[in-house]
This record gives sequence, C-alpha cells and structure tokens, in this order.
Amino acid sequence: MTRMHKENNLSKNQQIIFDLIDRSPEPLKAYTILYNVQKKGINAPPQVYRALDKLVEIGKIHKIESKNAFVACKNSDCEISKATAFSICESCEVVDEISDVKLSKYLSSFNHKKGMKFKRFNLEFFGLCKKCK
Amino acid sequence: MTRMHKENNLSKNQQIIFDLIDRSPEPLKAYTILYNVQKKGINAPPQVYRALDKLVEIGKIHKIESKNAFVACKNSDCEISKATAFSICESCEVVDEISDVKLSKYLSSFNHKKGMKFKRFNLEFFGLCKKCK
DNA sequence: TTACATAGTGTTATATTATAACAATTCTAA
DNA sequence: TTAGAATTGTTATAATATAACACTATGTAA
Repeated sequence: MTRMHKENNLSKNQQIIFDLIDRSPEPLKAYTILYNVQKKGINAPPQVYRALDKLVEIGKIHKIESKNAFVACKNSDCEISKATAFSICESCEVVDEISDVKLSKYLSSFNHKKGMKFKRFNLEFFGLCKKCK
Repeated sequence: MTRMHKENNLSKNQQIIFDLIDRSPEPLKAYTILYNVQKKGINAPPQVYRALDKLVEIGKIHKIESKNAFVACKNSDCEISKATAFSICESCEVVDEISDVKLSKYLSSFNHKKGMKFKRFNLEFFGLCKKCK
C-alpha cells in the first residue's frame, strides 16, 4: 500500500525524519525527533534510531558526537560523510558544517606515523561564534 | 583523616580512577571503570563521572566521543586537552593519541570563514591499524 | 587558630541515550 | 511471482549520564 519514497532513495520513516532534521536550525537529539514525529506514526525509539543510522550511513545527515545530536549534511560534495568538520559555539550551541577544501584535503591525506591508513575522520571545533563573542 | 593526594593535584577518587585509565591499554567506559573501582569504595556513577569530568578538565584524560570512553593523555605537551587528535581502528578498536606538531599547529590556527574563533578542537580518525589491514 | 569558601565525597533516585529481539510488511530484482 | 533484502512496528531493557541533597576535607586569609 503506502509506497516508499524511492524517487530519492528514502523510505517513509527516513524521509519524515530527514525532513525534520533538514528543516531544523539546530542539531536534533534522537528523543526530540521522536517527540516531533509521533504525530506521524513513529512511536518508538528503534524506529528513530534505525532511520538515523541509515541516514548517517548514506551521508544525508551527520552525528555531532560531542552533543549526541544530528544535523543534515549541507555539503553536497562531502564524500558520503567520510570527512566531516563542524564548528560548535559553546555559548549559543550553534553548529555549522565546515566546507573547506584545503582542510578536507589536508586531513584526508594525513598519514599516521604508526602506519594506519585512514578511511574517515570527524573534526569538531569549539569556540564562540560571531554573535556570542 | 585520609589526606588528599595533593602532591599531584588529584583527590583520592580522581587518583584511583586516573590510575586505572592510565594503566589500561584501551579506552575505558564509565561503567567499566565503576565496576573496577568498587573494591576501592567507589560505589556509584556520580563519583565516577565527577572524577572523569575533573580529569578531562585538567587534561589528564580525554574522552573519545565516538566511543563514550576515556583514555589517559599520552601527550604531555598538548595544551591541556585543547587540541586533541586520535586514531581509532575500526576492527580491533585500538585508540592512539596522535601527537603531530604540524597537524596540531595547522588546526589550531585554522580560522572559520564565518568569523568564529576556535578555542579547542577534537579530531577522530577512523581506519584499520597496521595489524588489522 | 579559627572560620569561611571551595572542592570533594557518598548516596538515592531518575533522566537520557541506545539497542535486543521478534513478528510482520514492503520493496526489488530475477 | 516469488525469494531475499530492507523496512516497519512493538515491547522490553541496556547503557550512559545527571539531579539533588547532606556531609567532609582542604586551602587560605583574617
């Protein structure tokens, strides 16, 4: 019956949750998402976490690890969330995804002395944003 | 009564918990720490989390955000945990603190286009370590 | 030395974040 | 059209983290 929204590769729950995150001016936590989609028939944590996991996996959203919160990817050419960088204001908590080609290239080509080859990185900068400083 | 171990600025609980983390070859989670220090009279989560908070604050340990786990600082000249970088093996889960002066300088002087001034960053690289690849 | 502020401790309870497990449905590709 | 894969719905529970409060220890400045 209810068709999946395969035109953009997202299932029903994935689309509902992505839309919510994408429209949010700030990172959303899993349970905040849950409360906001209960009217759409998503009732339980696993439904939310499953959609989040998938959205992270395909690079539509990113997890801000220091906040346990999720933002939509604003960086269409980030290689499927393999190289993420964020700025986080410690006062107003605003989060921005950083799209800096030089930074991204520098880190993507960084090689560990101990012989480890990196596939992915996540960088979080903290400070005060323009407004707050 | 029991003197605090002020010779090195750590209180009793802080010292017990730091020693455990420092001796561990891998990042430790808060409840793993709790189970391991109960014989020393630390009984409840808040005691562990308070010590962890303080140890992070003074730079003796770092939190690996993607794992909710803690490691001792191996990098005596990292400016009190203001600039941290780690390599994490996705297979064996080994974590190493990266001490790379060039990397550290590059990131510490990185300036956001949007006018934010950074005070601190945390970088986590993921991949396969020498053994696992 | 006292007394006061600050930091640390111990404790119970609870909040927050995340997953296990299982049955059913929907989608996709052959 | 049918089998495998992905998704959904659901209940229960695990794992991570903090609130709140009473108390003790410590450092320091009068």
